[in-house]
Amino acid sequence: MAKVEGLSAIDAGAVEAAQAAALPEEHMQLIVDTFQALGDLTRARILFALTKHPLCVRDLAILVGVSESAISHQLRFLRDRRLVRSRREGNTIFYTVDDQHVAMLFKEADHHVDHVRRGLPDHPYSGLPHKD
Amino acid sequence: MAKVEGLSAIDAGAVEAAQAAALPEEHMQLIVDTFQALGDLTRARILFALTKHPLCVRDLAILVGVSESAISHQLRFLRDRRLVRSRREGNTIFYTVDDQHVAMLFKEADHHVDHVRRGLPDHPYSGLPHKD
DNA sequence: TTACTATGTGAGCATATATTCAGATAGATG
DNA sequence: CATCTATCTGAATATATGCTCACATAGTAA
Repeated sequence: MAKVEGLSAIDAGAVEAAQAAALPEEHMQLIVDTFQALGDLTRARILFALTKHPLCVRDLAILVGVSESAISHQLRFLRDRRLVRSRREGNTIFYTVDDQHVAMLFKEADHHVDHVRRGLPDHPYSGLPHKD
Repeated sequence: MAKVEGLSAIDAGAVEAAQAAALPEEHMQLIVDTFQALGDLTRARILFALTKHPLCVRDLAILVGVSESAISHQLRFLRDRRLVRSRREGNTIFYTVDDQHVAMLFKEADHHVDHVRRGLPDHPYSGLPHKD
């Protein structure tokens, strides 16, 4: 019975199959949260760097090119979602990413970007508007 | 020479190593764009379903539970970034995801979520605010 | 042609989000 | 103690974003 607000399905079987294959709401939300965390240039740079070696707030600010405050806000965001860990060393606090899945996500996205670039005439998304 | 706006590095060597390992701005931006596309519940549901079988706009609207217009807007977004393709069949248009990297990204994010959940006392992010 | 169906589009709105600013906190040092 | 350093935080702001609404377009069928 694939119906919602009066809309009736064109291929009801396909809709029911998709509904059956769908992930539980809460689980999908956590996955989306993960992607969202990676979907910001500042956070992505932070995470990518931290998958290679630990860095403190100050050095992340220099590396990424934004204020220490901005870095700190983003680190709290990432800490709350367990994407980074921190360890204190005297007065400075070092952040790390010890979850290998984060590095894997970068690698897969990298492959995707290459894949898209290869199939196409020109760079970015070969000039946005695209049919077919 | 790791300096930016008067800030001097705490561990200059680490900053320079990170700078050397960093991805080119434009490339990282495309990776971020990919994550951003996946970092929305509506788009994630669309993409996840389409990695399994083609669906038309109407059926996606029913499946995801939003208006056909909203689906259409998101499909344009995804089409422009080459994350979905469309093929016309009479009056209805079927969308697909033929890039296996998209499915891999979901799988990796899924693993990450499991990893986070396992290491922790309670569910979501065990109640956001978190140190260490 | 006209009518119908499926999808696409632009404008407007309401919410989300990333940064800055000013100040607070925690540890180190004199 | 006071001072400095590194980090953190809340409020405010400016921008980005997702949806709705009304209408446009493309194909089908009478």
